[in-house]
Amino acid sequence: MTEHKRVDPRAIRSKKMLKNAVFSLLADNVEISQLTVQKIANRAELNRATFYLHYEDINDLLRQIVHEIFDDLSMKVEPLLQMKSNNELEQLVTFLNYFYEYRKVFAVLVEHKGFKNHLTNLLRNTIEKRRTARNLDPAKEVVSVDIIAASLLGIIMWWIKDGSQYSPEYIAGQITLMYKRRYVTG
Amino acid sequence: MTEHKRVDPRAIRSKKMLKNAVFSLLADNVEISQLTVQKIANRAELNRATFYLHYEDINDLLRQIVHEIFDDLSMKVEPLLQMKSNNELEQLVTFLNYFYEYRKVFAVLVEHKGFKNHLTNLLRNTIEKRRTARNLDPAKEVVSVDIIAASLLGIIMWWIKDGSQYSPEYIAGQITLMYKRRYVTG
DNA sequence: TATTTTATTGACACTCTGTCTAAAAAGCAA
DNA sequence: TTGCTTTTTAGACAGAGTGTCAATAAAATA
Repeated sequence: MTEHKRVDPRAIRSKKMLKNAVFSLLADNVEISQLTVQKIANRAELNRATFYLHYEDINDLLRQIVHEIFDDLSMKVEPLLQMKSNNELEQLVTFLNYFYEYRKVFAVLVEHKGFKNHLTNLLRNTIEKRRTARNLDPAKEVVSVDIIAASLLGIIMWWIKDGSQYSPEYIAGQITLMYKRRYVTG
Repeated sequence: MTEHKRVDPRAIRSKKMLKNAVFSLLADNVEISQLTVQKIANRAELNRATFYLHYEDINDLLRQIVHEIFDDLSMKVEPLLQMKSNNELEQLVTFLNYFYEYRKVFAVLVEHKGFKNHLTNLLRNTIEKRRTARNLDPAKEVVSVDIIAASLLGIIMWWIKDGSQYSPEYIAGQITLMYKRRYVTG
């Protein structure tokens, strides 16, 4: 686990400053499409050349940021799947609360390519583990994981971007209701 | 209706050539983020300055393209809502078939900001009209239109981008099943 | 035909990219 | 501390793209 690749503290510091610069810029309502290496380096108070010592380009940096966030998120979600709860609504609320923490960063990062992939993977993984836990005959699961994941992705993305006034409890309730009700295509 | 602003045929021709150039570039697998005014003007065999006579920037051009497509789409969907069908699945298939026509263009244009807004509006509108047609007590509709629309948006976007091997019939079936089955959050 | 509108051309200053070299600064190890 | 290594900086570079402009050419219109 503990790889003893000693990394130069200057490199660690620079990478951290560049990442923080991105968050700082996004907090200032700079859109992702308007990010430039110049702006990031300036905000980080580092030379532009230093950026290129650590990242290929802006997408590379964003990719790593997104990756780290989802690593954290996955770790938090994991124990939720292990425990056998008889209150699925409560589990869902806890799940959504993790997204709620990140909602401001996510509202911007959602524009980045890798974001949707990571979120989809997380959802698919979660759905599959819950299906296994319920021990149901897979043949009886007529709705594909893809469809459920895509549906949840849509709801979460809307929630993050345009519906952040709603609580995780409300969203969890709506999701549960939607899948429970006999609701025919709109 | 027929506004008699006669538009110079050269302007019409140029705008059409610029739009076609975008489609041509997208067909050559040029990503939206890699579009430049230079490339578009070259492909259209027009001068770069001509571009700026008709559009503010690339986003302006894309906005108009998306707008026109959704105008067409809305017109096609309209009669579907008027008719009283007792086969909702069939209606849904017809609806999805319209998207299927556009799936290649949509798979790329979906990256553009305005696209999701237009699609969300179309879905919301459709859902609301069907609710009215069913003449149900609005108080009984516990799941908000926002949530349903977001969910459908997610499914359609996944379908267009990663699931285009599936037929409109299959997707319609999955959607219907999902909302009918008692399915609890994954 | 004469006039108006649109299109072209070449140029302008500007920003950003990615790469490079030489020199300065910081870390590391004996 | 001293010397070696790595990182950071500063400045420069060519290349590409942006948005605008003025003068000229071409096309449409009345």
